[in-house]
Amino acid sequence: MASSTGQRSAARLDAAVWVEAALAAIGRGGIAAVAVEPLAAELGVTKGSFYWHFDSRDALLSAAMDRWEALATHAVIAASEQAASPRARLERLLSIVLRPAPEDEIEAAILGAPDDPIVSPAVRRVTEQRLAHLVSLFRDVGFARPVAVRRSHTAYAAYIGLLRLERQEPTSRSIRSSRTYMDELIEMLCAGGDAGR
Amino acid sequence: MASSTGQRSAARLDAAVWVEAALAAIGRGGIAAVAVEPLAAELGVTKGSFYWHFDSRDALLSAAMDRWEALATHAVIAASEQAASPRARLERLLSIVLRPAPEDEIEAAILGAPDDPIVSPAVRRVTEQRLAHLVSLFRDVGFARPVAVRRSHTAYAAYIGLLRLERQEPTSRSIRSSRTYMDELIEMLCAGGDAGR
DNA sequence: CCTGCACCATACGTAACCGTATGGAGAGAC
DNA sequence: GTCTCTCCATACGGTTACGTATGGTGCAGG
Repeated sequence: MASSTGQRSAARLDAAVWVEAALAAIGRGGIAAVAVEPLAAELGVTKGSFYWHFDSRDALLSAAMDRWEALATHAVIAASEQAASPRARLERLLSIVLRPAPEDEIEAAILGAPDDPIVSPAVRRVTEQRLAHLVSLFRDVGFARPVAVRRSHTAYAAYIGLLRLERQEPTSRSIRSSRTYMDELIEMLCAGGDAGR
Repeated sequence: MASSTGQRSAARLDAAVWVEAALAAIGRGGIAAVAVEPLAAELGVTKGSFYWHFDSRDALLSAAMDRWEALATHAVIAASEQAASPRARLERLLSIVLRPAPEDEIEAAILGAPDDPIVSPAVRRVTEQRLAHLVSLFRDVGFARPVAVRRSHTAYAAYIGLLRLERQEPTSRSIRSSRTYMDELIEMLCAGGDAGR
């Protein structure tokens, strides 16, 4: 009757559990959902637990952003290192990243709140890393640096925009899942590159 | 000494003043900044004034979204009705809308919070109107409907993404102001259209 | 002049959340 | 078995915001 207090594990927690819960909460309700007392209730503990592992709510949010930053950059880099030609690597990266994924909810929530003083620096760093990586891929395909920079911005802007579109318009969801659309978009972004194909 | 109570006009207000203040607050601090007591302090009045004009905070937010919806759709439609050829209309719309504007702060904040139950329907309606308008323009240029739909989604996604990018990366700001970039982007989106040019 | 209404101030009660202080409860060292 | 250290519960005070109740002020109309 009084076995498990909460609805999850009644075992002891560590900081990583709180960070994971924070990221999940971000995916559901945005940055504002990173609140100590609701998260504690969800984990079946009280604030007493939280304030042993963290100094403040901001410390948790900060840790969650560090975790997201690590995941977000690793995934991108790893995805492109498994293709032969430069053009193939670029196309592979775009197709993987532009396709819907489960982490998109968290991604969208974080990218949608760049005004937050804690979220902002992490978003900035991730953006710069991703853009730099994109630029180097476009350069490898054969574009001059200024062109590569512009293509990268367009590609990343399209990614952000699609992330947002598919979360409000039902038709956008099917469009982004369509192979025709993705091929056309990738072709559009890579057009003019000499090598490959 | 006790002439003007607050820091703005000490005159009497009406609902429209509150709506404008709400939109301005959204531009500065996002949807969460639409809070009665801070807004009242900013306008130099107290909550007593607010709750005479509105039933609740949500009513104000709802009114602000209605106002934004009207502005957002009118501006887009008006911008494209002043060019001769279909292609020129499309290029004109894209160049106007993709270029930085003062209302971008509000736009970005609203588009960045599509999870809010009050914001969501307005964003959805605006998105659908804009996409429908884009599709008709792309069709006039000569694209078949499926192609026009895909181009429209890409164009609007790029708009949303650039709106977000320029607000975290300093270099993106200059890029979006660059004529070279805008021309390249518009050319990319219109490529393959037969008429015009 | 005074009456009524539009508009606003004041004061109160409530809720959600932050952060702190302090007292257990349980597992391993010995 | 007791001691200690880790982890957590309980209880409290503070802040910010929502919403309500009620009284006050100035201006228009009569």
